[in-house]
Amino acid sequence: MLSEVKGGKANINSDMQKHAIIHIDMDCFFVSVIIRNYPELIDKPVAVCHSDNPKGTAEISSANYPARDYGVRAGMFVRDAKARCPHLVIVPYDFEAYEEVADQFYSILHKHCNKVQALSCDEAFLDVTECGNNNPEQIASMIRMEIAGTTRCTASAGIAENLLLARLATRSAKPNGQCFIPSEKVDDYLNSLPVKALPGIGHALEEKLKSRQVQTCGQLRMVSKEALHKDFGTKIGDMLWNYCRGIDNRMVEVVQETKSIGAEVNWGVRFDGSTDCENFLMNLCKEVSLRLQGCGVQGRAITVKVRKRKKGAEEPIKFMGCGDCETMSRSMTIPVPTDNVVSLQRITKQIFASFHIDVKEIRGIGLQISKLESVDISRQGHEENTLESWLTSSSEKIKTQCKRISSSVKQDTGEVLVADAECQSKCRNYEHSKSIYTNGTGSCPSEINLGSSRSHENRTSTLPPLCYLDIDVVKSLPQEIISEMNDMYKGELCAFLEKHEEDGRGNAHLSTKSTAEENDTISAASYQRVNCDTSIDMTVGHSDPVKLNSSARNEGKQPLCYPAVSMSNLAFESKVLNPEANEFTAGKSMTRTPCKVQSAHASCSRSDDLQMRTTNLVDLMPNSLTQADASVLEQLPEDLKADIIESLPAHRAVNSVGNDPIGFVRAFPNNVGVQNLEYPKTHLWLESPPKWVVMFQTSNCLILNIIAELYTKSRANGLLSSTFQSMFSFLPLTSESCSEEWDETLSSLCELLTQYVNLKIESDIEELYNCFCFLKRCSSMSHLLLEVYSNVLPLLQASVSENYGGIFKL
DNA sequence: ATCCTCCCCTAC
DNA sequence: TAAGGTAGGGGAGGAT
Ligand SMILES: [Mg+2]
Ligand SMILES: [Mg+2]
Repeated sequence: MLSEVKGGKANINSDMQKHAIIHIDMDCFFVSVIIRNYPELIDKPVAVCHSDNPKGTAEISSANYPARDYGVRAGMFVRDAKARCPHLVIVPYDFEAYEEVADQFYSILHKHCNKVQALSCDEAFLDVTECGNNNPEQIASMIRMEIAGTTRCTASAGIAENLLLARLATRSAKPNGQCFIPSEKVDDYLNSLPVKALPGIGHALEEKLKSRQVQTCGQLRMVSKEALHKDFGTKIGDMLWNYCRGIDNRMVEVVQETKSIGAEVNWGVRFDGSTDCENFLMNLCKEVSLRLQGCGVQGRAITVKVRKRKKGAEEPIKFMGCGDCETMSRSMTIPVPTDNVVSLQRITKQIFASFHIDVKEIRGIGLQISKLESVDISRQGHEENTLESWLTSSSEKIKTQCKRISSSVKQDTGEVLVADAECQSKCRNYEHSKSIYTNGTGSCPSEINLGSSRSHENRTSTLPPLCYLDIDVVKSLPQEIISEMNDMYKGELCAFLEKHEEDGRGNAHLSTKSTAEENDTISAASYQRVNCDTSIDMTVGHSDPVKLNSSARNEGKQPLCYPAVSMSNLAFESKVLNPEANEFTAGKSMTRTPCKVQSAHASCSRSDDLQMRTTNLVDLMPNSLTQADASVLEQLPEDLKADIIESLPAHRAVNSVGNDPIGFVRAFPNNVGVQNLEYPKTHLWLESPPKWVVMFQTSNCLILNIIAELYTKSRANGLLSSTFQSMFSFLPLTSESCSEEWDETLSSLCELLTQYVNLKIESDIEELYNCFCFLKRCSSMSHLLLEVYSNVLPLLQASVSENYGGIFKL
């Protein structure tokens, strides 16, 4: 009790205590790093830019102070900069050097202070309240001197009692200086300060305030808090009210969780046709997948952002720019976090299709993953939830079951599972086994290696042989699922299906055939992805540049892909308004690639245990913290917490960027023969499908995919395969049910599931059960769906670990 | 009331 | 030619 009181008092004291904050920022970072090696340029106007073309629309990334005296600003077109300053020296980017200096910068900061909040590659907050005996100004001075000595670049610092004032002080300090704002000077300092100078007030807020006759902090203080709340909302209203008075209650946050990871390209995007667009989207998924894996996180929310040329907008002033655009974004939340490229691709395609956009109008595309969970937590307790793992685990079950059966029936059966008719018939004859075995209909092309060692190089070896699959069931799967499975079988599945098709052609299978063709049409027209010859590269963790395949139409002309350009080569240090173009020009802060983490990841994926053990612990630390990590960290004892934080890579705020695997699609004005596909032509849903259909379609659970597919097909009067026709013919999922209300739809679904479970023929009940458990986690799951779930749950639980059939022949 | 999605705004 | 990226925060408005 005493300690409680003490603790409470200590907290109050620390809350009341006046903090000492340093904000430190390198001066014109990108330029400074370059001209270290060119002392003759130090007094000359210099800017970093991709191009020195005096007529070009390349953008200035960073300008040194002599250049700024001429009015040169970051974000300006190089031609405008040259117009203001004809002698402006343009120097190229050097990202390796930026990284090196950023490392040195942060090492120095951490040496002087253990409360460092990274803001960007060249900027940080330090809480020096309890930082030795020196006063804050002395600490800042020492740090700046050490930075200059080590990096040969200058930094400026602001010192004040809170983050806001420290940051404002840095503005006054620049370049190569430092500034302390004592509490008693705050009012004077702020009174005439333009509101735009406050961090958080940009162009839009400035204009909005201007229209209310507010241009300075002094004027802003005249506005009541209530009025601000009314006009700007609670949070922004509070921010305005506090900031113009120099009040800022934020603390230096040493650990910052990563909330989203994504990639977008808004330059050079001019799609010829839907194939180009498709390729680009798929590559974007690959890139984002690699970034997620590089950060050791997976996400549940997938957001696709599209910039579409505004109606009537001309080709932009900026070469290959996106011009005046309408932006659209749409997201989908899935129940299971993923970093899997195939899952991302499937979902991304679905979201993209829902835009119904003419690909030629697209000027930019982005993909962002949020609702992140760290891999360790999300992978806990269950396998990677992909179709492949589902198939292979099923395969394992076959093996186990057969082994058991074989050994009990016939003692001399070898360890290798042989898919011959003899074994199968024995399995079938085994009284208590509801075997998953097929009757063995002749040759079985994929029985190679089944039951042999689990080789990682050849993962196909763990897939079940094709002859075990129930062809009717496979054919009734969503086309995308078939396509994925085909990739896993390295194209053999499609060949197998075709062969089956030919075999059955004589036997009046015309209706089935037409269904299959319809399926093919859907897939080819909307995605043009299914190709029996393609196989996907299963390896992950590499950073090979990915190039767009040039379409046949473009062969012999300029390649559609951009040469492998490092993503970081596209980077800017800052972003400003470009008044001439009347549009925003953008850049990105140099993001420090966590090389350690990425190489650790790469070596993990291809190294053995010994190498892993010799890997430095720090190298294996994730470079990204999730909420879960952070909250666990919070509960640790102080000293342990400090140790862990110290071992984290320095720039917590900085995110990873891999090499650029995204090909840049360029426009070819003279290109002819452009196909303008309406996109997507064959989408079965004229409006958005019901949410549960979308969720089931995009679920990794095969059973749910099937249900969604069945529902969709029956709605479109599509024919079901004979297997499903007989199995579901009695179910109320006919076309007229599509006009019913949601609850009726869902009660139909409930009924379907109930019967489905009662039938005990179909498939992996356990998987279905698990999928429902996952689905429940989906925050967008409706009450009705939950109701379905709770109705079916007892049945599911009763059936768990019972019969198994699923995609396999019974 | 609370959550979620789709924007917009902001910073570097 | 050029390489307009990345991420966090919050408001409006709808769904639950
Ligand atoms: Mg700077
Ligand atoms: Mg900066």
